[in-house]
Amino acid sequence: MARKKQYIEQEVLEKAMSLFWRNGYENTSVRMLEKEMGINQFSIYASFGSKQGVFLESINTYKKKIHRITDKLEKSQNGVAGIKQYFYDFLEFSEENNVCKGCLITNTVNELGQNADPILMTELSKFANDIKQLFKKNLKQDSKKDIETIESESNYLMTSILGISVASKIFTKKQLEDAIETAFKNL
Amino acid sequence: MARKKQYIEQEVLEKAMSLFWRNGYENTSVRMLEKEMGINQFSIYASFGSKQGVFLESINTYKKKIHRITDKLEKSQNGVAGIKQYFYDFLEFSEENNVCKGCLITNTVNELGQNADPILMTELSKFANDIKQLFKKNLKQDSKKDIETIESESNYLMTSILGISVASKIFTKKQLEDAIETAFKNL
DNA sequence: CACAATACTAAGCAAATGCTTAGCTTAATA
DNA sequence: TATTAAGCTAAGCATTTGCTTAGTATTGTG
Repeated sequence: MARKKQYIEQEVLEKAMSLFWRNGYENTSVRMLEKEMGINQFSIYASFGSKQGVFLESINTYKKKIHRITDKLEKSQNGVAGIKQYFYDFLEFSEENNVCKGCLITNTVNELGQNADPILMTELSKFANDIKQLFKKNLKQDSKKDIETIESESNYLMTSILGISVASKIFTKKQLEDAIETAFKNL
Repeated sequence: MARKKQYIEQEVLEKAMSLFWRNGYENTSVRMLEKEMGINQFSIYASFGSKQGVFLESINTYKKKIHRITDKLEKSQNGVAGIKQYFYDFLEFSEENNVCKGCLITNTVNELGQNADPILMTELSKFANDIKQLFKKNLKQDSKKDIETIESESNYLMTSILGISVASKIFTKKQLEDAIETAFKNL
């Protein structure tokens, strides 16, 4: 009946995600998306409705992508060591062409803050909370930590990974490793 | 001979800084600056040359403002305790109308990343390095830490304060305090 | 008062933004 | 092969962007 799409949505989303990841939401224009995704604006709007629609799907694509390492954390049974490994995995994950792009979620929170629209914000908080739960899970595997310690330490780990995410954009590899090693000395 | 300016540059800069701090660089338009600063675009351009000019001066204004707490850190003689106090001071500092805006410098690094123009980037790195030096100074006051430990721990503290800065936008006060308390347990 | 030098107002510029539309191409079905 | 529903191209929309300019108001000096 009808003509076939000449692109695969998941494929062009990968490219959109990469662009948003590098430049942030506002600094990525629809024209830039056009070029990077390799399709016409019409197709972008036909498939995703709006620039924000592309972004929301990019977030989902990001989640799928990072699932590789969150899944590893989820399956890990070695407590704090598993979390530490996640920190290193994240560093490797956020690197592309020797340029660290941080974490798309963190970048977005930092860029849009409380101005972000609620749908998006809910999405972002949910992700952050999922990570926190994984941290808690692994903390529980360790020893004799009481429930309050686990809560405190998971909050600590969350700010630490946020810090690593931002720092990855400007610090050297050695500095980042310093930070991770020291961060885990007292857990 | 000539007419007098009807505004005080430092006063309008305070307002510009606050706007950039809340919204970031790209999300702040010259029209918004006009309204917030309470002066016409012409005056903005006459005084500061360009939007970027306003921003650069806003960064300087920020530095002066934060000097209140960096100065306290600089004068402190109590090692790690002084740094910890700086973390708490920073939290209070970044708050305005019960909304945490993080750190203007951190926000900017995170927003513009490697895309930022070199003049601005140099300015930002210099600030970051100054803070790191203050951390080092206080770490040296403590005990028997060797030079390598001091380097590692200062890198760790830098990522920690970055993390706190980002987290302050979304975490509760209690979570932030958890993070700080745990962060300093092993120093 | 008249001048000259600077400031202010407000209109306007080209370019970029997010989004839409008119007209054509494609492809599976009848 | 003709039909028709969907996709594609490219031009264009209103709005916003950073910045400028023409005209007017204000000031201290001669």
